[in-house]
Amino acid sequence: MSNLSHKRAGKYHHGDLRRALVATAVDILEREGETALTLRRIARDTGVSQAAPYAHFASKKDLLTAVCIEGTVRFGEYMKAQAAGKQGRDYLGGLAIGHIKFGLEHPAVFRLMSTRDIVESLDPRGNVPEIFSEGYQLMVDGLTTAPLDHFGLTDRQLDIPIAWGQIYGLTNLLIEGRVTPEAYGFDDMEAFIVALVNRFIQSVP
Amino acid sequence: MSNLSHKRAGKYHHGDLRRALVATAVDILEREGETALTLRRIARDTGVSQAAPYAHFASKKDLLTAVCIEGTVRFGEYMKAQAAGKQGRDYLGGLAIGHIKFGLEHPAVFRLMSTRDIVESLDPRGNVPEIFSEGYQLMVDGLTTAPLDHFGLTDRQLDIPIAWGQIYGLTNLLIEGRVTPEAYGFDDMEAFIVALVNRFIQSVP
DNA sequence: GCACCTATATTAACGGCGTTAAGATTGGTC
DNA sequence: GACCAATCTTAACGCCGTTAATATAGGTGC
Repeated sequence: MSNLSHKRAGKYHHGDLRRALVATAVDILEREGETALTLRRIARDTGVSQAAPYAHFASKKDLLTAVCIEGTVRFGEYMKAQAAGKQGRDYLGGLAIGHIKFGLEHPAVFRLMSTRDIVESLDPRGNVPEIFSEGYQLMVDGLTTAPLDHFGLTDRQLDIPIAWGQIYGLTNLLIEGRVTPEAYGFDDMEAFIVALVNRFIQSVP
Repeated sequence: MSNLSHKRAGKYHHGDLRRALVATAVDILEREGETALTLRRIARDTGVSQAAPYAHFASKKDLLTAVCIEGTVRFGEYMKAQAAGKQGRDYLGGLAIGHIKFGLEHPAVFRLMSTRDIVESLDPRGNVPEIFSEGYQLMVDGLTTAPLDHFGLTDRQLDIPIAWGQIYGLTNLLIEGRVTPEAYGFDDMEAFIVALVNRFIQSVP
């Protein structure tokens, strides 16, 4: 999640400023969190004047939206990688582990991705899922391909928000530190995550 | 969640400015969201100078922390009210419904309550649960008093973060509009929430 | 009743922020 | 080689959080 050297080479025209700004923004976000993520700072770190971003983004919000999309793509790839080669409910478990671990490794990006007013600007018509499908459709697919026949068929549809909510909630609780491995008798985060996800998978048999 | 008329009566000394500032902050948060919640605006709306809050709060963050605590107290009361009179797993369901509905009715306050760097300042030693117990201990109590014997006893402890994560996640997904009643064949939010919570309770038999 | 102390409030100022306007520079096109 | 549109710079605006210096008032002891 880190790309160094977005510094321009002294040229008046940068060449690929749009991408460079997003990369710098991600870096700042990863290193120092959202409070440090000012538009002037992004421009400064990219080696460009304060107003330069406005040639590529209409507002700070628009730049953050681009960061948001970039993060969502990486999020999807990360989940896919964690679930690769697994089948059935284990595939779902892999996605869940990927979801949680990505959140813990990139908390600021993850939080930004979950911020509503940014998400809103992605699509004025409110069609969020289509843009975020790169990441979240995976979870839905994992659910629908997993053997869910133990549940009554009437509830079948509800399994999607239930499972999504479960993993999304755990991710957030862990990120915010409201739930810790130590508080539940686990030595390290990894083991705790695995136990939680196993418990989650058991409830989706 | 709304208290009008925190305007002072022309006196140089306000009398109860601390509480008035928190009340104004909650109002702004409810009406216009977090972006509108500036310290100067809070002071202005309370009828006081921009620097007046600094006699009662060391920083904006400290004021927001007070808002956070205020919100958490109301959150606990709201959940308790929704669960009142119910027993066993229905009590837990009541808490869950209260949790979700409070989030939907007071999204900005709820989000603020979930923001880590504010939560951190509540207690430098990181002992978050003690301060938030007013709200969240209820959920834990509901879980431990609910009949959970269908689960293996080894997993018993894990039921707490699992259930908490479930409800917390659903609340957030609904607040952010990522999950909607319509998308799952429900006419109104109320019925959708009830169905989700019932589904949740079934998995905690 | 009064003096004093402290808490509380005010005004003015600082630097940083997002954003805009006006102008400079450049690469591409005919 | 001239022009145009895109890109970038500098300068400025108002708002922000915060601080310093100052004014006001309530409470206490006499």
